[in-house]
Amino acid sequence: MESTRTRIRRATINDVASAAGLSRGTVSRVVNGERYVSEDAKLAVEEAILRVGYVRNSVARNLVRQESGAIGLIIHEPHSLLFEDPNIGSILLGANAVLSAADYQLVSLIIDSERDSRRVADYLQGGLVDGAVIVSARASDPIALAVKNLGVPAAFVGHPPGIPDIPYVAIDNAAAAEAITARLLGTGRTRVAMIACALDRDSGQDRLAGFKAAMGDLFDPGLVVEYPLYTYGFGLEGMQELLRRRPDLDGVFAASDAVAAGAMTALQESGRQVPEDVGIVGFDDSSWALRCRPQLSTVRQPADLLGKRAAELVLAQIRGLPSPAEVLETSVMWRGSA
Amino acid sequence: MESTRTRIRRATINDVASAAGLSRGTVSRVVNGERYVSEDAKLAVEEAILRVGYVRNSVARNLVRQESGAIGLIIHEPHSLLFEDPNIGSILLGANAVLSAADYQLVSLIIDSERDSRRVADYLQGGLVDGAVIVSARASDPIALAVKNLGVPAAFVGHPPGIPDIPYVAIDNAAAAEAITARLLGTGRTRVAMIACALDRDSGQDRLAGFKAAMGDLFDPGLVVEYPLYTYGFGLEGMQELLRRRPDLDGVFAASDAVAAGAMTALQESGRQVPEDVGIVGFDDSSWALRCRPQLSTVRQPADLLGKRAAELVLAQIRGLPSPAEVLETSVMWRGSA
DNA sequence: ATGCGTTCTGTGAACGCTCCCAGAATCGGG
DNA sequence: CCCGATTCTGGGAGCGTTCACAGAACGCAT
Repeated sequence: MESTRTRIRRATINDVASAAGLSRGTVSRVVNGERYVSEDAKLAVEEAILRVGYVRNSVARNLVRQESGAIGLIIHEPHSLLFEDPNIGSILLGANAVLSAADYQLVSLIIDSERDSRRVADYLQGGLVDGAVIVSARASDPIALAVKNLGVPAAFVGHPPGIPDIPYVAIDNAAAAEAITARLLGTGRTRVAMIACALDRDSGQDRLAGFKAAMGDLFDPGLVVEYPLYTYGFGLEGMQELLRRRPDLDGVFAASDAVAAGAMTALQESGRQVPEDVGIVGFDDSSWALRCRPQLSTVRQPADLLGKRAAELVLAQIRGLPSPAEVLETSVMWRGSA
Repeated sequence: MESTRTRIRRATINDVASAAGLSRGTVSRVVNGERYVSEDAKLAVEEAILRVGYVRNSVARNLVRQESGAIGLIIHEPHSLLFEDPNIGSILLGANAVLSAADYQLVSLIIDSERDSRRVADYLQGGLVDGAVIVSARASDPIALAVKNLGVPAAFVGHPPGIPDIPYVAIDNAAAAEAITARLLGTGRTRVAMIACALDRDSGQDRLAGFKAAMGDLFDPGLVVEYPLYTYGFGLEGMQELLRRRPDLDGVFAASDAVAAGAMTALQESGRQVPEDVGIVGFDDSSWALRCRPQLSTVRQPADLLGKRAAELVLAQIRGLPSPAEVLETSVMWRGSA
């Protein structure tokens, strides 16, 4: 027998044309709202479209036009979507706002395995998108290579080292970390620890570097613990470990708000008062910050703006305009936790 | 002058063919790993591909094959992605796991405006995806109509009323809410309140209905407050309002874990002990639950499984197999908060 | 009548690929 | 040495559009 797949054949532009007693070209003009089609013809085509149930095949259209009207947004760290990191959501929404206004479709592609990585690279290279925003890339990312390879218009959110040429939009993690650590030291603390995370990413490295810079002579490697992800759980664990090592510490810089929230819980469970006994500061100014008691002093980073600007960089490239890298401003939000 | 867009022409299969001194057909066979191509030819083609820098144009391929190898995942409530609701992330990852294994590309489309809604509907109908998973749809959703219209294989996560015919995978919110409320009553409480949320969605309505059913004669409309979203903030606010109305209440069912976390903060700030003075239960068993002190008693819902099963339903339809709606099991996780 | 500009319509030629069929080359067995 | 089966290759047809061009129809001034 035949295949079991007997999907009903879709109506094409030709079906509409013969139903309306007109030609392909005229139907195409009506569908695309072009000039030079008579009122009679327009009505006849519209009636025929309804009658045969026509909807345009975008694949064929994209093939001849050599563009897709879609921009990919690649998320390399889907697990952070889940629990701790509200930044990705804001970036997504920011990018969507810009692209939607320019009538582009944002398509998000997540990479959760080696297999995904290859498939997404194919997707990007295959002409299915006109450009890409790449979030939380790692150094030597196969995606970055694929993008470079074919010259797909792209922009990074964040600034992975080792990939030149592709524009990015980022914040100065090191400077911001230095600023908030300095502010914490300004409250008179001298034994300040750090819970460092995600050292495989530029953001993690830079926040640690900024901390060291601010600490200067006070820096003590024994007061730094390292964890792979920016999570509440590692914040809790990290704080417990630090308290074991140095029960007399009087300040902590947590690499993100989620980490800070975990650390605060550990501190309070150990019977210490925040900020009286130990001052604590975070990073991101995410919804975590206002949720802590006391509320968290932290670095505000404009996550939605990161998404917006990255999208704008991609659109600029598509339009042949200059697309310079950009570093956005951060600020210290000083609240009750230190 | 000419257009400013002077994108470099991509190498096509024909370029490879002439570079290798072979035909289109042979190149295609090599690229797709088919049989009946000599070792010599294969080597020559592979060398030529490298030399001319060929990568396949998926748009052309999809046009002739009449399929895209992609499945859309539509998120109608992107803001919940941001802050409170970890479910969407789990659903996303679950769906991706299934689709990735079947070598389909998951593309997520978010709807954040009326404009988005139309564009996404076009995307789905235009042949750019072979099927769709639809998350958190509302009744009378234009997307649902578009999907039905063209018979795109699709599945809902959750069960919006008023849209028959399209399979779904859901949990029994009413039964689960009834079960956990009954359990809370079983600890000897008699003045139990509810913070109800998202009554414009089936999940919100059903959780409230389950609460009423469990309360029976004890149900008091004055002990229910209603809010639009499942958020920490509304939990805080709702609890404060309830304490104002009935300072002597001794139990609360919060419509989600995030809401419960907010409520717990309000309770503790009012000087009440949890669970001694007031028992509190939530819904979702998200990461919030373990983060509360005491840890939250809640309903465990298998969010990643929802995504997996929905993806499987879509694949089943594509393959012409039956795709029955499915209701997944939930269970009560009993911890310290009640 | 003739010419010219405008509006409208039809049609061939792509876009880059896969599918299919015809035919060439190769091989082993009678 | 021929024949049939098998392996391999080339190229026409077609997927559903858009685009460019040619020509028809029409009005209006010459």
